[in-house]
Amino acid sequence: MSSERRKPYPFDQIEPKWQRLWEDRQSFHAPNPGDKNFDPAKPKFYVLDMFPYPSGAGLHVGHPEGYTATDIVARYKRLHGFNVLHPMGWDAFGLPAEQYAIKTGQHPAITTRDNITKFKSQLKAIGFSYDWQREVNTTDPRYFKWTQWIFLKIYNSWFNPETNRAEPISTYRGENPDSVRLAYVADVAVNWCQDLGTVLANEEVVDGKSEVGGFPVVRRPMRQWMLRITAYAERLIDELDGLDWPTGIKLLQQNWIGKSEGAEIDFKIDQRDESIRVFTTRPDTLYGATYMVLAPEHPLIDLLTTQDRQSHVKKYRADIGSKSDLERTDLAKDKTGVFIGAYAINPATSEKIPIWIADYVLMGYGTGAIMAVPGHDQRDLEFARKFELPIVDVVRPPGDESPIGFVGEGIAINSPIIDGLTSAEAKKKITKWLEERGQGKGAINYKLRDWLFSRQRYWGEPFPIVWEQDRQNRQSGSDQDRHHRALDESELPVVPPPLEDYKPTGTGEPPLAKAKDWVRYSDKATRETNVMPQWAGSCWYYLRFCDPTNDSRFVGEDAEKYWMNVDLYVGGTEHAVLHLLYARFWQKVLFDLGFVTTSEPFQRLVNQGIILGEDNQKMSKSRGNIVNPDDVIAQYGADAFRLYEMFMGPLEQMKPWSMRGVEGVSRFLARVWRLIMTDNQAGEWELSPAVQDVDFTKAQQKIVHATIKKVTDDIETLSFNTAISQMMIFVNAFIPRGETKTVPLAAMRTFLILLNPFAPHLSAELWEKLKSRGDVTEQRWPDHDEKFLVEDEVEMAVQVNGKVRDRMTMSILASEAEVKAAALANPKIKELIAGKTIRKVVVVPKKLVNIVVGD
RNA sequence: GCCGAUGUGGCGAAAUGGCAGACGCAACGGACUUAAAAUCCGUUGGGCUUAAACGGCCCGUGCCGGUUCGAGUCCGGCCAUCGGCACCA
Repeated sequence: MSSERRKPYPFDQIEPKWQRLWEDRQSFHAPNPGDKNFDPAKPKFYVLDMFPYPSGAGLHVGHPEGYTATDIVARYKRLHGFNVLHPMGWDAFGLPAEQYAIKTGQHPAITTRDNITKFKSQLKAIGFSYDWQREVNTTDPRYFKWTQWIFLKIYNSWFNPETNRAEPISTYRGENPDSVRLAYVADVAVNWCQDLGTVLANEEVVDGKSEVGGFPVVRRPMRQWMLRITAYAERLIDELDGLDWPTGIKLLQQNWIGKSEGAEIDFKIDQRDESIRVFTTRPDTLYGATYMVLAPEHPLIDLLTTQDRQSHVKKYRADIGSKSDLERTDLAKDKTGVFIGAYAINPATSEKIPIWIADYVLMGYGTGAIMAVPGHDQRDLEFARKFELPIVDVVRPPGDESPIGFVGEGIAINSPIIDGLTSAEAKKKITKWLEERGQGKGAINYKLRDWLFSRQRYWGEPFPIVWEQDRQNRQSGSDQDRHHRALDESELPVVPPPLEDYKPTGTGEPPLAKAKDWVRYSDKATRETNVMPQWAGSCWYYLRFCDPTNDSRFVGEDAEKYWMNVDLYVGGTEHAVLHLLYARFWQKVLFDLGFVTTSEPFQRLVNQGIILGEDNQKMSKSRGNIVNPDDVIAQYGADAFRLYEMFMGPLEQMKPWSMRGVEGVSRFLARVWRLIMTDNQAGEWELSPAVQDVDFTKAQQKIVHATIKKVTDDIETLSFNTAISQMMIFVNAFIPRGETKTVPLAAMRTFLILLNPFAPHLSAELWEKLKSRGDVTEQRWPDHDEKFLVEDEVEMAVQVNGKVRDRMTMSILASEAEVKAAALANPKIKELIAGKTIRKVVVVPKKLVNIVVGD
């Protein structure tokens, strides 16, 4: 017995053949406006995948799930006469290549190049119809030149609150432009990860550990580049409205941005001139504010703490400071804090209330201080009970719940100015009252923080920034005496210097600082040595795809105008907040500055579900349940692989892999092959004599049109699994059996066009074997004709009290009365309803009759 | 704790409020074959009735209730699993 079993159909010959032909003919190249083959009469469709990080491990079966879905849509839209932009590229800056460099000394560019080669050959082996002329690579200087260019635009602009948009910094009339730039430098408490040797964005820290590697992260003040994404908080929420995104993802973004409406209220300090400003969403509970809490980092603490409390306060702050974020969240259950000795005056009650510090109040949100209302806030209540602070109820719940601890909205009580008002009314009235007295105002707060944009790494985009010594302080050389200056566009790209040692310095100084010659920009200026985070390149790659080789602009104006925005964007939920929020932010800045024509980049977004292992667990090396696409393709072919990925279940759902399932779709494809081909005595495949240019039977006609309709509708809604089911039904119906000895040629041709987006190689080969004109990829998608779907007769169910008791065949022309009469005349039904009163007869045309009877 | 998604045969799943389980997998039976593989045909939600077949009856979409002639689908309340956020004032 030969170890190599005969393939059910020769996919191992067909697939490479067509992949080569597509490559030679550049079948999927999309011309741009102005190019010689560009047809302006065609509508455009931009269908995009989230481009991968080319890791050394190669493709896993999760990648091609989304890629197959978009490829089906791309091929379908081309057959529908669209000019389709379907590109692929590499998000190639990142840690693995750098860590490999640290270990081996091999330059990350080499590792990256090798990995890309592997990924690309894997993608080609699946037969994706990408326009490879548009391939981009974020680590290519010709690409990141423009990433740096966009950074300069961000750096050189500010957000004008009057116009609610970004404008060139030259329109800013204030004293200090550096205080309003969208890219700025700040000494901030950052997430420092010692093991990675870098700082991380809030978004990259999970449970006090780094998202990559799971290393501990601590708070540490450092000088960093920030992007003022908070300026766009409002628009990032509002402009979600017009997008065709899953509501879950919209909610995730909204929650991340975290808009809260409320008021800022000033509390005067007793016996002093200072006051403390707090933010609250419940100004209506002001009468219940019985104490105040400041965050341990609050700047007024030193000033306000009384002599006798100094040591307690100092000790508490030291304790908090030594804890990592992880420890702090771990200890979150039990409230801690100390009294600082000072008192504030509640503006509503005029009573003295004590001021405490506690780490349950965060410096980073609101004003870093709160008015504590233990009666109606869970956290304040816990704290008040622990430290025996007074608790007052000022809201009456709608039911007969106890007011203390009630955190919902109700009716204001014990609050003279607003007694009897609903919480909503009370908020308005008390805010107005505070405004009149100059003690507060309505305010909106966001959870979103500015984006920490620098990393102490090697393998990233250098900043196009130099630091110059201030004239008056030439000698000192410390950061404080230097100022940043943008390089000129003509100096781009700024390419990272060659290094022998890629290791982080461990001190927080970036590795680029080791390249002394590179760092020295001129006698009086040195280069910025931080690099941009990995997200930078992916913030605008979808724009570059429109015009990837443009040397004079990040994207040509005509190309951008024609292709944008992305009609369909498919990728995993892991990018629901980070990438999608950052990219939307950059797009808005570029839009405001007039460089692009749309303010949102991705019109329709779809998340594919995770593919689990055969054991229903997440795929992982340790579980040993990883499925390698290469193996599947070698055994069953790319078309079967694609088809199975889509047949598993709904695209957006999490679902387990099954090799048996692959075998099932592989059998289906083999049946398609044998419907048209047959093997002769020499064991060679040849056109089956059953395929003949004959008329369809009525039943065949119907199934052809039902299949056109179903497949078309299902591709539009991305319900690929049911489209495939319908094609299986089609094939089962056309296999010659019994009376039928022929396979109608025209039906096969139509079917191959429908199958083409799913199984492009097989359909192309069979199309050719049928000696059809041109390539299957050059055909027009068929239209279905409703008239072939209607039947003369239809089987209707007859129900008695909702239970099916019999069926009958009726002409579709039968009137309701005729149907009703036929049902009542049915002998079985007659028997069942004998002696009972007919209360009602419901007729659903072409479906069923329901006879409702009683005693 | 808050927000969101999901819950249907042995398994992946289908079903504009109208005959639950299409299509596929697995299993079982059969044809072809010396045999196996491949292929083809058939059966397959559970239970009761029947010597058996046909037929007939009952139950069935996580649980409890509601709306409706009719509910997997709509409404209310619960339970479970998964995902996200989490001292955000």
